[in-house]
Amino acid sequence: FQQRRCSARRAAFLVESLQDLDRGLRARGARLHIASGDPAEVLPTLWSRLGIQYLSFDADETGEPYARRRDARVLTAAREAGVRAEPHATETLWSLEAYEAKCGGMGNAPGTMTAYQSLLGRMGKVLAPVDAPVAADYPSPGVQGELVGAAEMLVPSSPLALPWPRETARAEVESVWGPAEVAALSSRVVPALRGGESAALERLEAKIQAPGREAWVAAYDKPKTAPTALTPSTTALSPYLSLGCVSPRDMWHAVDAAAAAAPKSAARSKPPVSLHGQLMWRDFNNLVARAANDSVPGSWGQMEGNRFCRQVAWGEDKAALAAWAEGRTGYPWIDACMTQLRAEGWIHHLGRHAVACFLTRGDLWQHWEAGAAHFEAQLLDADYALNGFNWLWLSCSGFFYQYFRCYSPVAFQKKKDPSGAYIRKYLPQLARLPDKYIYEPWKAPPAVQKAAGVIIGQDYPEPIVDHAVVSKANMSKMADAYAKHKALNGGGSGAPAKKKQKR
DNA sequence: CGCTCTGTTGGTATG
DNA sequence: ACATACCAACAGAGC
Repeated sequence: FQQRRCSARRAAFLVESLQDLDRGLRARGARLHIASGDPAEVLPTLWSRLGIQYLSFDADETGEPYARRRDARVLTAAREAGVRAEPHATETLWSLEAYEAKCGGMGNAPGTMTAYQSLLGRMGKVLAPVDAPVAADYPSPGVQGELVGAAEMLVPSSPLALPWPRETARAEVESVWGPAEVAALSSRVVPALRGGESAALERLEAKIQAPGREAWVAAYDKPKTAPTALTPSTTALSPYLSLGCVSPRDMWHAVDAAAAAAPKSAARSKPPVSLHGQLMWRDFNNLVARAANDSVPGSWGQMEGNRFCRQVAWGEDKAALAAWAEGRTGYPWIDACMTQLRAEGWIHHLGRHAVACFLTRGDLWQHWEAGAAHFEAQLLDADYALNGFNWLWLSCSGFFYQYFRCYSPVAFQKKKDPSGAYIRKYLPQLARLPDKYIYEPWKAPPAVQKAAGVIIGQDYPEPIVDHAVVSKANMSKMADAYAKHKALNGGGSGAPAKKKQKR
């Protein structure tokens, strides 16, 4: 969690999660203490001060560069201090190490979802999570007693109270989270998602476990869920999974139980579109992130050196990138999605597809890394492995290659939500336009614009590009990039592959 | 090597 | 509302 790459909204979700964790610990006679600073310096100080001999920590198995370096330094310090240190894998259904052992090294790791599914099939039954600790599991008072009252170790009350990295200048911090951005947290559009385990378990109950949900769970078909719904049409459990507020194993077994209890007549979906499938995507994505970093350290999340990523000569247009990020493209569906992202930190999966395609191969031809950085900062469910994977997919840089299948910034959602209720909610300046023009306001005659109180080019932008024109042009750029890739990688012995000439 | 099949989620025109 | 053909034609797995 690095503040310079994290919106105030997302940080607020973290703070809520920490506060809830503290409440949960207090209910068991313990409490949460937060130490700030460089872990490799702060932890040894605490170990010697408090006589600590055991360190248990959450394993980062993807090889994300910051986490890898941090863990290596902390483990060295622990060895030197005689502290027994134990990492525990908790983010995935199975530890990535266990997958690696099963497939005989990361070189054999699955590169497709189908191959991953067969690997999972060989892993056995997904384990249940261990029980939550009870009061008796915590040391009493001793260690805790000495820390209680240390003001600098209290749980922060707001994003601005989070401890900053020491080298970060105050001016830099404020440019990311000025008082305005923090104040905006209580703005008109409020996310439905509150941080913390309590909220996670309530949501798990409401979406999966509650009586009456069985048939919905059994029939869940991700691509058919509505991207234009005014409240999430999916479970929206991803922010909780990404922060560890709920275990994927918990969700797995909740889905199992609900589907088993569904009536015989209920429709049954299967992976990868089912709810189990959604959890499987997470593990698959984590596995390929580890595989990329195993080949070239630090290559996941970027184009260079990434063995899963096509090299594409993306453009660099700061103005186009800013228009996209700030919801000023002139395409209401895109701008509404980007507005929801900034306001709530969440958008539907298919909305993410639409805006990611628009930024990269579809329309603006901007680098997917720039889009990924914006998503990482804004999304409550931002996740290193999943974010990287999905940007590769949507930009046709990896895992998905049918670049001639391009999302229209108008058509699909118009079919789903012909009156544009979703757009009217997030772009109130367009709210009085007739249905006919809500997805394409530039087509509205001047009199209609005037009557609706919105002049295109003045109150709302003209389209930043002509989708019909640029999407065609971009497809041929993708064809070029693919041809280059083939020439570089096609020959088994390093020789360029013969190009197939048609016509 | 060549072939077929599959791949979570396209758009447009036509019936 | 739904089904189908067509667009121009991807990669990866498996035989």
